[in-house]
Amino acid sequence: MKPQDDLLKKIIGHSKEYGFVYPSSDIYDGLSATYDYAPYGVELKNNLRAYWWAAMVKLNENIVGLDSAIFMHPTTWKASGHVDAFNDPLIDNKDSKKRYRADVLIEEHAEKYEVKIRKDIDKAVKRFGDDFDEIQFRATNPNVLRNQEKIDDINDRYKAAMDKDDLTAVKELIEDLGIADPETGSKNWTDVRQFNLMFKTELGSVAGESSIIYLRPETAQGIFVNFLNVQKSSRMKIPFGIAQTGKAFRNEIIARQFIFRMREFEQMEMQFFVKPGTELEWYEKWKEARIKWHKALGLGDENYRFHDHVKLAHYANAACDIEFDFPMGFKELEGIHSRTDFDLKAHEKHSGKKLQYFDPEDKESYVPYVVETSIGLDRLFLATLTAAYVEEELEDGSNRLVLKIPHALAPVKATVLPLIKRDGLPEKAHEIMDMLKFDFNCQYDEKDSIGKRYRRQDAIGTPYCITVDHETLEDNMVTIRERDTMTQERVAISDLTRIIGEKVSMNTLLRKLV
RNA sequence: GCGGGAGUAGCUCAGCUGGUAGAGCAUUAGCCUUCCAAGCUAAAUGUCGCGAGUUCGAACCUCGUCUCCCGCUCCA
Repeated sequence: MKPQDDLLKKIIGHSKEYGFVYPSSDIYDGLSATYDYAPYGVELKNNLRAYWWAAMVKLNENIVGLDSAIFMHPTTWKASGHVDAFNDPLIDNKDSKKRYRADVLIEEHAEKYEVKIRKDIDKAVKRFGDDFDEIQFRATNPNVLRNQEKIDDINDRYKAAMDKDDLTAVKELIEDLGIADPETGSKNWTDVRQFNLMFKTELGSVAGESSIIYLRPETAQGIFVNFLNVQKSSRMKIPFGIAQTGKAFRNEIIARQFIFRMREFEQMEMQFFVKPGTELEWYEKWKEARIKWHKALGLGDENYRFHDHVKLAHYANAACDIEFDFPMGFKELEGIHSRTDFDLKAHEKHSGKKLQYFDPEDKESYVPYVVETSIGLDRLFLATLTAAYVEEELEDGSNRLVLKIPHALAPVKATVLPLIKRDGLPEKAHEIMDMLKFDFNCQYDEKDSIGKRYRRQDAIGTPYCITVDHETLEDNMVTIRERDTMTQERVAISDLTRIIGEKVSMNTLLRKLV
């Protein structure tokens, strides 16, 4: 086993043991690719979300928040392209055990005829030189016409089959064309099956009177359909952004790798509306802003890299990912897309409503272009754990397992420990905790030796341990121990709120961004 | 969906050629009173994934089934 796989296994195990993430429905043997956030996990997740929200909504005057419903009008997904573009027909080869998209196989087959046409054209160019007229050649050359007819025929049949949802016809087409597995040459195919990306459910409690709606596969559309409402009620002027966090649902063909790829996941998206023509400028700005935000967390600059998309989605004119070095290697953590006016235009068309902005300076109306930043909160959570999980050997040769979670994100900020559980130390410790709990998530622990208690807090990433001893009763001073360095300092109880507050404040992170 | 691996205590696992379960860690209670884990005593915890078959007898053998994990096509 690779050590990297090992790390993921350790993180999964640690997450369950110490209360960060449990398998969903654990007592029923779990549910594939679904996980529950445990007591410490939910704190970390909330903190990550708060960091994102603050960086977007609090720090930018021209970004406002939104929390749109998970249920949306079914036409939304017609407009977004999810209904059509993400119903991929799939086919398996029985011999090679490989799975292919039927439409891709057919497309690639048609492509072969196009290649033949190109060859004929190239030959003709050589023969006729400058006098060559491609349009005329394509319209008259018998070879080209024959091949073009084949291409058209294939496309027509495919389109006709898909329009009728006739998957049997798609299989017949593959068989008629004699398409073989590109890798093995086998023509032993299974039936074509539909892959549905979106989860369906029913709106309306009376059977027969209900209509099918979908659980949203992305949060972005909730922003787009509210574009005009938000712009008007918030009196926003372009350029401005709308931020939203929330659950989204996708029936992945394969969903795995712990919380990296789940069927139910949480996105944090910000759609930034800009004047057409300025979108690539803003795209670059947001790329920069987002990588800065990531690096401010201090998980290690070397763990990040950009991956620019060469093949763009139908709605984008520029796109990249910010990848993180997960235990499985560099994988997408956040996507930044220049989505053009595709979505707003599509919603205009399907809703019949104008989704335009009147620019008071230019005195003209236009459909804004959109630059999207979209990050998976669960992936961010996994990235944080990946970087934080450290097994270190101490000077005395003993081992220590510590989660070096950025202080501002730690689920528990401070734990108060009486050195021994008598002589009034527990009472004093509780007093301190009662003082701190209004500002920080705190714990109290009196069980086991002091060293063991320190290690327990290390394992959940608590940055500060405050120890009450006999002297405390005399001088109101305590020992404060820092998680990463294990150094101890003697400080006054009255200074604790200030000392801890300075170190665990989210401001420390946010100030790095401006 | 296909291929591979695995299901025994909260965790990691042992359990021989079939004789109805054990260890370490963790947990809880008590002792000890200590500023960096692993001191002492005691306790709790299992339909050995599920079902059927073979057998006097199955955690173990046979068949079926379910679930999880890894890989492939989708994606944040």
